Amino acid sequence: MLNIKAVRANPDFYRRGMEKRGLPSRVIDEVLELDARKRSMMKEIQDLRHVRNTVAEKVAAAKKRGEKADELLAQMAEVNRKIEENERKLREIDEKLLGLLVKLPNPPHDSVPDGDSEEDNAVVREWGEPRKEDWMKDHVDILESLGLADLETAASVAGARFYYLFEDLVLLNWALALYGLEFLRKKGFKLVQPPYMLTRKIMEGVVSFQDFEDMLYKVEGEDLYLIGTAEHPLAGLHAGKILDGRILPLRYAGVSPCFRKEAGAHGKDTKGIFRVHQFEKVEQFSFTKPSQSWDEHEFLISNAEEIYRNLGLPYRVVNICVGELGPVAAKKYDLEVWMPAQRKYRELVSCSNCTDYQAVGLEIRYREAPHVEETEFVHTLNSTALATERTIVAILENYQRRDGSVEIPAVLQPYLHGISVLKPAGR
RNA sequence: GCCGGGGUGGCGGAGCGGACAACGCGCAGGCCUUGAGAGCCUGUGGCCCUUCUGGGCCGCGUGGGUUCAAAUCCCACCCCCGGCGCCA
Repeated sequence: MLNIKAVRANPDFYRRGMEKRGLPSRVIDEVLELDARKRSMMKEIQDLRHVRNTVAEKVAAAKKRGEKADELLAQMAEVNRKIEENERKLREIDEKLLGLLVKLPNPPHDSVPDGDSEEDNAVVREWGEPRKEDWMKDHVDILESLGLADLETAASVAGARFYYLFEDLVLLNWALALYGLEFLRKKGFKLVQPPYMLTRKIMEGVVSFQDFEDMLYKVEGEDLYLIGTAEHPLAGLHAGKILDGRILPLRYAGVSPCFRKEAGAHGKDTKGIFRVHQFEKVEQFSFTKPSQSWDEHEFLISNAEEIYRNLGLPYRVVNICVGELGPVAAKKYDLEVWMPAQRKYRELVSCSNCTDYQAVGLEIRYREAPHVEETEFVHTLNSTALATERTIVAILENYQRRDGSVEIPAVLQPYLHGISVLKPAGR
């Protein structure tokens, strides 16, 4: 959610941000007005509580002397009534204010392109030679001829967008995860196996309101949601803590299954394993000082690029336009890999700087050094390192040969115990 | 899931209806020292108001309740430890 102190300190920055998002800048003035009312009400309540405390002390003193304190008690009743009334008013104001702060989006970075569709995304970099031979098949056909997956049975036991993988594809999937973890470990990231379910309180700090409906699975009868990505539990790792600024940036590499409803994606990528309800992913997550986060954003996307170069998959990096940018991120790069059969670049990596938006909701702060008085919210960033099932799709399509076999990228072979080629069933 | 014990600052640990949440460790600053250490002094949860100096409120797992007054009493929930049960 929005950082109220920052809004107060720099309202024009937030007015501009809302306008870039297509919202009227007056929403910020509503926020400021509610904030002012809230604080003056708090002051009033605090003053009344001060009266209560001093009168209570007098009552104690009187009782100790064995005197009656009827007048004091009557005064106390009146003060308490007034406090209760004001507390009710404060709750009302606070709910309105919080409702706005949670609903309003993170102001986008100046470099975020305007526009509201995919065509408005700005291509930042391209790498590799896209293959465009006419004979190339899509991953669904390749999976079928390899005989290493069963999508039909998965649909009958679990529904659409599920899959069974078999044999070499199982190994390939874990090889990708292991390769991603090893890559990040060498870069100094701390490896994390996180919880796969989180409470509502944590989820509220991490995702937008809309995600609860469109993305997250709720566990029936429990205050728990299945994670949509390791980003969610990693963000919660330091919830409620004040970090020592000297240890920032803090970098984590999480690996986990990811569960997504994909509501609102009807008709898109209905076949195959590109868009599914459940997949594995290695995720980068950083906690930084505000002054570090834009460099960190470039660092995270550069790691993802290095991974896809090492895998030999042609890609481009795009700067996502404001209309496609979720409310939580201030800027987002996607890394899109070339898919020969579709003749399109498709998203495999998403790399976001959420600035202080998640940190405010989760109350993750830092101070420059121990015993420095001021605290400030950290910035959080997340980026895919390697989404394994989507990467399998990319490998199948880009590494396919005329005879129907599929070569395995060299960097994965140390994890595959001698498997270097996938061959069509019965050959 | 059941029975018992417990959740207090970064950590250990007192207070168990009314006076500053004692004391210790750790950490930071200062004095001392050629330097380090020891020793001594000071500080070390959050928020609000006002300013640069103070004042106030909140805070003892979370949320309610009782009371003039709750860390302290009552209720519900969460978590931790031990035992029993179940279990990959």
